[in-house]
Amino acid sequence: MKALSRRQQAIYDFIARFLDDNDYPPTIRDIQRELGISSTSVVDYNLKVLEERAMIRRNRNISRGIEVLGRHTSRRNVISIPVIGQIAAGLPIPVPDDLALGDATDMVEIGSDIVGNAPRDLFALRVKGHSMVDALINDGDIVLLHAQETCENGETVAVWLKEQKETTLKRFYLEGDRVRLQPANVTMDPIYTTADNVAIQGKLVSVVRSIV
Amino acid sequence: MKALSRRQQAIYDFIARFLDDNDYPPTIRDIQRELGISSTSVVDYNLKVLEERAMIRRNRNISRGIEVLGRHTSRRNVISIPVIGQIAAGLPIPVPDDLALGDATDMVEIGSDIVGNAPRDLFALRVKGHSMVDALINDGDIVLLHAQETCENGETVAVWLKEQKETTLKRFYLEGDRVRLQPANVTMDPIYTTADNVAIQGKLVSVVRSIV
DNA sequence: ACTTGACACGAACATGTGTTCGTCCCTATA
DNA sequence: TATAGGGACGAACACATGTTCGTGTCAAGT
Repeated sequence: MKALSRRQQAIYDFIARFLDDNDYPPTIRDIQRELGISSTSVVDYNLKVLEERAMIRRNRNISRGIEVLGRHTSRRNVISIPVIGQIAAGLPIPVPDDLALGDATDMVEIGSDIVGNAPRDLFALRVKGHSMVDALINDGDIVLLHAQETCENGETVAVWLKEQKETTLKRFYLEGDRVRLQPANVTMDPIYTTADNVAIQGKLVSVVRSIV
Repeated sequence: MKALSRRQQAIYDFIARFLDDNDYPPTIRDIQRELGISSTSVVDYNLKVLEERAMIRRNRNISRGIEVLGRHTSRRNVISIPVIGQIAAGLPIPVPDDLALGDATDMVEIGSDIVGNAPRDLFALRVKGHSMVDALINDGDIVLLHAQETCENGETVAVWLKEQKETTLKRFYLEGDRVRLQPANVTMDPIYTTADNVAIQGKLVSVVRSIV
């Protein structure tokens, strides 16, 4: 396949740049003006070329109907998850009551391929302290949880131990009438307790660490 | 502040939904048609109300110039990073040669607040094996690296040990004429080697773990 | 020289779209 | 009852924007 002409490349780059700045696509005349092209028909012509090469999609007769393919078709696959509080060994997990929109002070954006196919009922907590290093989770990490009060055996869940008044993140196994909470670190011993002492707060979906 | 009327809420919701589906904002007449409103002026009127309440921004005289505030203004803060290969103890890191656009088989989307202020020269590798558990990094994790061949003392970097033919992820300290590579796990001993034996491949920026 | 194809021009043309205006229908309030 | 304000109508109006068409240029083949 022949390479794109300089002008075609410039047009493509401009559209991408424009999209980063504006939230809506450029018009043909925006492109024309920016690149100093003398006629809209020239832009139209080159846009058609770009479309044939599947680099963009055009929606006919719709103003600003240019979509950039290739790069992150974006938005669709990205989920915003509210960081509603902290998780620490000695504190109960804040309940994701009204995780409506925007009322969380902080948000985490992440691709949906990371968090799986459950965009709903997700919330995030910032880890405080080193109580979960055995689960390879560090102080300052952000854990993404799926709000649920039950789970399958073997899943890693955030549980509140009523008696000990303690939050912990462990693999959950129901064994007869007792519960085994298995640390991720295989060299550490599991905790055994009764089923009515544990309150499952959510299932671990993802961990995100940001290095300063 | 008074609540939004049912119609205003519907308009706001529709714009958000439209944006999810189309990559470009709706026109006033799109809104009119969808909600069965008889006149464009009604839409205009309600749009003005929404704008006064800072729920949207309108760009005057620009077609489809509606921007939804509040929710993830999206795109802007999200970065797509190519996963260009694997990182394992015994393998050299694949060089991010042509991390152009889209030629990577896999991409990771993540908010720019997580990866810091360096959107460029970022690449990602999937961790293979348990050689980095001491850095709280598990098998299957994705590490985000900033491509660079030098670093400051104390930064965590991916280095290739030429002599040992081995990749490792450690804190880097240049001490006189030798290099100390300090595992994140404080209970483990550091590695000492000569400066010309280490080739810095990139600086650790973030770690993302996806639980099945 | 002749043809062909990739590109570029410029000028209309036809809609797409935002804006404005006068009017009307309610409900709450004085 | 009179009045004011939120909200809705419908019809223009004006310009923003996509589309089309006839021409021109230039380099590569033939």
